[in-house]
Amino acid sequence: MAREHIHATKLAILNATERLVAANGFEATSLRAITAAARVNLAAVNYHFATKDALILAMLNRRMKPLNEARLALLDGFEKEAGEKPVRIEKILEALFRPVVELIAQPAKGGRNFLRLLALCLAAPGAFLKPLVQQEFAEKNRRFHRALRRSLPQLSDVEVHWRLHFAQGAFFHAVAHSQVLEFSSSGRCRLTNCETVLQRIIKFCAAGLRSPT
Amino acid sequence: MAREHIHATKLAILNATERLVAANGFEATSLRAITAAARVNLAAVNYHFATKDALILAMLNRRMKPLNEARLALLDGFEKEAGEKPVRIEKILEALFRPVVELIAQPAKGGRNFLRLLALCLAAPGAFLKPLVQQEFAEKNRRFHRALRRSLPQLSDVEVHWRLHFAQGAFFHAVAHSQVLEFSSSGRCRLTNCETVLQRIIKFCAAGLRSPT
DNA sequence: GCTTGATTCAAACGAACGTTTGAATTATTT
DNA sequence: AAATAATTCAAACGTTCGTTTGAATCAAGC
Repeated sequence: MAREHIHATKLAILNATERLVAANGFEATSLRAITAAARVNLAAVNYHFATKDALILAMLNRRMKPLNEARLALLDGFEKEAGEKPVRIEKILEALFRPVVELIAQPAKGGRNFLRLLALCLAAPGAFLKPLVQQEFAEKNRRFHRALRRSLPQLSDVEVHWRLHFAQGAFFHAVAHSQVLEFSSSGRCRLTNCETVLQRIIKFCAAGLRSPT
Repeated sequence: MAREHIHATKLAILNATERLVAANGFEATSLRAITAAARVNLAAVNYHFATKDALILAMLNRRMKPLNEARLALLDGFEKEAGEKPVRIEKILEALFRPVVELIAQPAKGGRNFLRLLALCLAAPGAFLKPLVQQEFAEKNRRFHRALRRSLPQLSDVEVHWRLHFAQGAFFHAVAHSQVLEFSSSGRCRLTNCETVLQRIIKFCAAGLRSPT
């Protein structure tokens, strides 16, 4: 196999995994379903990834790490821009949300499938995923918590934690469970326009974050 | 078997199911694990509930229906109280959240296990659960949407849908994924005091709902 | 062209799963 | 007490699963 072809098999498996797991969940997606969708041999999974768990981890990490890097880079940029002054709440929220929201329009980067995978990581992580959730969700929150502390000095440490948690939840639910919204609004609300969604969620959360104690 | 004993077997199965599914998810929880935990015979599941899917549905419905009834009753009460005037946003949010938050202190009613089950229903419903999600999540949202429309006449129909969706997300995330918050706050924020959590989330969401367009 | 390494393949393994079955046991009704 | 109904039980079934295996094939290097 040419190097290009080696790459193709792994990529096909990763992409098929992403799509099927997003639709059905971790446990309910079998390797046989993945390999059939990827048009590769069943044993290719073990050859390239060793175990199913490792495959899922690889699938998640290939998106998760660059995504969080983008968020942190955006926040760093806004902080540098602000100089000595605290960053505006809206900017912090933008750093937190924009890289994720933009996935809506980027199927090549996981698109909405990845949004659903985020929800799965939170709701139904197997033991093998717990470390990733800690690392990519909880740890990264601390960075944003620190930034918010400077911008919301009137709030206690604990209060900022809680409000950041609420903001995260508002956001994750909005992007990962949009089918509920779509149904209850009889199709009037859809996850289609990144910028509109972003402005809406930022406005909602900024107001919540600023609400007096 | 006495009638009391009949009841005991079903109840033991339902309770064990609730606990194990909350911890491990729908697919990763086997009937053998459930029956072992419930100390009953494997075939008891099929005798009393027919199939695994039906068991899970029964387990969810036994909490979900009374919960939503409580929420709607609370909202009805607040509307009656308000007479001709629209209900205060905070009251609507209270109707939406209080019955769920109070589960924190009620292990006998599912407690925090049930909170996690809510997240599972959203993130990883199998096909057999889709109708329940539509019915108990999306449909019930319409009732609250109607109430909010009257209380927030300055907002468009679509905007209210979005904001209600955000509020729901902030809340579900807060109560169902509290382990993330606990970790990122190094144990300083915990889901312990119902009233405190409730006031916090209501304040956050009310501000978000009222934010100017 | 030969050797070595990488990759793919089909078959098989052992385990686990939800469901079914018919006998045994328990409870209720007559 | 006998008959009927309800419940429990252990074994079994057929299916599916992730993993392993050794042979076959392909690719790269000499």
